[in-house]
Amino acid sequence: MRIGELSERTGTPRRLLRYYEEQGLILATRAANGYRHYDEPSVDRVLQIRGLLDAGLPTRIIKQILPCLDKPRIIHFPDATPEMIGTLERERDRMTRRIECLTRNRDALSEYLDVVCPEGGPVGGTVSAPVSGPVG
Amino acid sequence: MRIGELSERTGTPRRLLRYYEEQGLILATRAANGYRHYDEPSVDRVLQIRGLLDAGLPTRIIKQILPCLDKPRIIHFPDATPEMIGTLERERDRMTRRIECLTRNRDALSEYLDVVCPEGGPVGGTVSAPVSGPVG
DNA sequence: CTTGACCTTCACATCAGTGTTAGCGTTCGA
DNA sequence: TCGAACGCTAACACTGATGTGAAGGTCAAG
Repeated sequence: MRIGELSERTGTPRRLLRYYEEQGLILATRAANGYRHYDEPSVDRVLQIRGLLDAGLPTRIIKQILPCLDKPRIIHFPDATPEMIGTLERERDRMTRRIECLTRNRDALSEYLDVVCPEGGPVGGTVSAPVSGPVG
Repeated sequence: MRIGELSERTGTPRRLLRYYEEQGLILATRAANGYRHYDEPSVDRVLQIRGLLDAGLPTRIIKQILPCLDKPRIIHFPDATPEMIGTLERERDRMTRRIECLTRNRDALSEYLDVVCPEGGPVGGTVSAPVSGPVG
């Protein structure tokens, strides 16, 4: 597919897709006319990149770990230097810490919401006055 | 404690602690001479902030959710407007998505590392040559 | 008085992302 | 065939956010 379709299917501005390519996050083959062509997995790949960026990973790291994440376990280790492995392990551990931190705080937030707004958010409904006084 | 001690105990540059205060993430009482004074929980609070920032949450959101995360379930809902609740719910869901994304990719990365480097990372040890040829 | 910790403020670095401009080629439908 | 929509490159600038550096001054203790 061309850039326009990828843009629509991923909800990502064309501009940004070119930017990701510039950053080495995605690849595109080129047609004779110079147009970028993307294969089907590119859709997931872009979404994956967006997710990781949103989770705080810098492009530099994403670029490094992306090749290790392909579904078919294609052998990537020929070019895996010890330093590279070390980097990946550190990033894996950092991701784990992130997950723990997020989970902890998400659960706390969730618990809070359960208290202030038990079951089925009435938020967005017709609320004329804040429940600030003594209720009931 | 003063800023220097908090800095040491959290591994956070003084400059950054002042920045967090400027952004409304932490509070400090002031001594007569203008020095900032922090209480004991500030240590955890700073670490929590660092963790959330690292996980991709912007300061603006952290500032909003932090008060809901205090261990003693102090009643915060007097000032909880419906919009605020909505924001918190959206952020909770976003955190969940982040967790899922991170977990998925962390597991894939982990699996990859298990393949290229099964059990007990020898990385960092004395590795004279990369294991690029057929092993065993 | 010197040293070190603290204060404020301005400026800067980095990074992701965006808008815009200018110039040009391609695709596709009316 | 014409024009709109789409694509390309390259560049420039700029936002918004996190994070730093350094200047210049204050405070407290040896």
